[in-house]
Amino acid sequence: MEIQNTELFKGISCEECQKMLSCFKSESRSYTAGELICNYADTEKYVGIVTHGSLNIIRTDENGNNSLLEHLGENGIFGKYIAYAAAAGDGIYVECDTPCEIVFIGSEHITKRCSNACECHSKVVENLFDIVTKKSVELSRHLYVLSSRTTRDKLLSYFRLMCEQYNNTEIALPFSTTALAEYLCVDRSAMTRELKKLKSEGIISMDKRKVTLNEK
Amino acid sequence: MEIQNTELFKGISCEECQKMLSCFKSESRSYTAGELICNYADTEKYVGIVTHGSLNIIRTDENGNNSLLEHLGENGIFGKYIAYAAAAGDGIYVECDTPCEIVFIGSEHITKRCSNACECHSKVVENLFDIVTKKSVELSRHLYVLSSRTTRDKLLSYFRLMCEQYNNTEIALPFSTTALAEYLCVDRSAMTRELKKLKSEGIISMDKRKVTLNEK
DNA sequence: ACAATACTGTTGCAAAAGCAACAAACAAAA
DNA sequence: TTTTGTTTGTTGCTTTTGCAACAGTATTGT
Repeated sequence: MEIQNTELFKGISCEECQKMLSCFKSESRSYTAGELICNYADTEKYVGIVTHGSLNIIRTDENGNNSLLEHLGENGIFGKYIAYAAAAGDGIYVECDTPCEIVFIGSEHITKRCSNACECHSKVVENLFDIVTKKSVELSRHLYVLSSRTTRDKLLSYFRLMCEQYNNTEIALPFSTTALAEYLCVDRSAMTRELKKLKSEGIISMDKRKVTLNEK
Repeated sequence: MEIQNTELFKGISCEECQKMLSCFKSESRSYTAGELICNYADTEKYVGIVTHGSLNIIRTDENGNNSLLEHLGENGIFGKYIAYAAAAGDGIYVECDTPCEIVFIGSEHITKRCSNACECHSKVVENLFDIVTKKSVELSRHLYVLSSRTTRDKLLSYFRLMCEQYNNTEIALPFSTTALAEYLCVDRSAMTRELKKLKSEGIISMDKRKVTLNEK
């Protein structure tokens, strides 16, 4: 995707866009599937914005359990300034999912207005507002799912949210069932057990990554 | 707090501030402890910003379990536009914690620039950016805590985050232990049991709502 | 000062979840 | 095409969690 077509630079002309990018001293980098983009602890001074592809933000706790904190697609944003600030000891990693391109911008450029003639700075802040708002909505959806006590209710909360979002009783999981277990922060085998129950009770149907909710 | 001293109107003069408030057709309301501020489902078209006191955002699931999704203090923001959009069926409520004052602003005023002479609109968007960013950080912290598999690890993750944030080994819980259980989305009795274990193992000490982490 | 309400601590029991380990299916790479 | 690695399904066993119920302690409002 061309940089001026990203949500971040929406409404800004091509020339102005280039001017800002150099003013911001931003850097763009590409990654291949599975590649480690960075350790979250290192994102102190910049934010990364996904202009292409997707990535995962993963926590590995002291017991070796992986949790999928976020799955960011195009226009997703990450960095300690935006989320997981002071996220204690254990490791949070940013990992490339599908081949992706990331624009890195020093966070000081976002907060402080630059001395150069960047009239469109406030337009960028407006765009960033939308991007961060979407992140906040996504985080709260995840939180909502995790607030369910049991694995069964986590699954149902997740499926219901997805169905509501796409206004359909059938949804396609955006990731593997292994990753789903990590997103729900539960044991994979226990989750599979629960999925089997839900299927046998006729509440859901599954075919590969297609899930149908048969409620109501 | 005077409205022009809130984070939302930071950097905007008193007169301009009043002009904007009427331009935004914003409304301010006060609530007493325990009072229901609104049902989250009703926040489709506006955002609420806490200018004084604190509130809780609570989910009650189909089994009657309460989860404390968020505890918002001054400059906290809520509304479907910002978080929990399409949060499925079950009830999310906004409830006054300590007596509070909320400014309600129609969300269309945030996204669209008004036709009136509100030059400081982009300043407000910049301020909102900071407010939403803080919310996003808070949500991700909560998510981080909930990503721990066991009650024990949830407690420890939470304590460690708090200690890191206040740069101290002793912290004061911002709410009751009952509310803590709801924040961690676990059973209160099971949590109490686990707290007892942590105390007997010497990992933590507790005195009322003061918790000391004795690690390392 | 009293009543009403909320919070805390406790326990036995049942249900759910986590763990470990393995086999089968699938996908990607050599 | 074979090999390698990842994903999925499964199951016994153990531990943790949730639930229900109750009593004692704070706290709040009248």
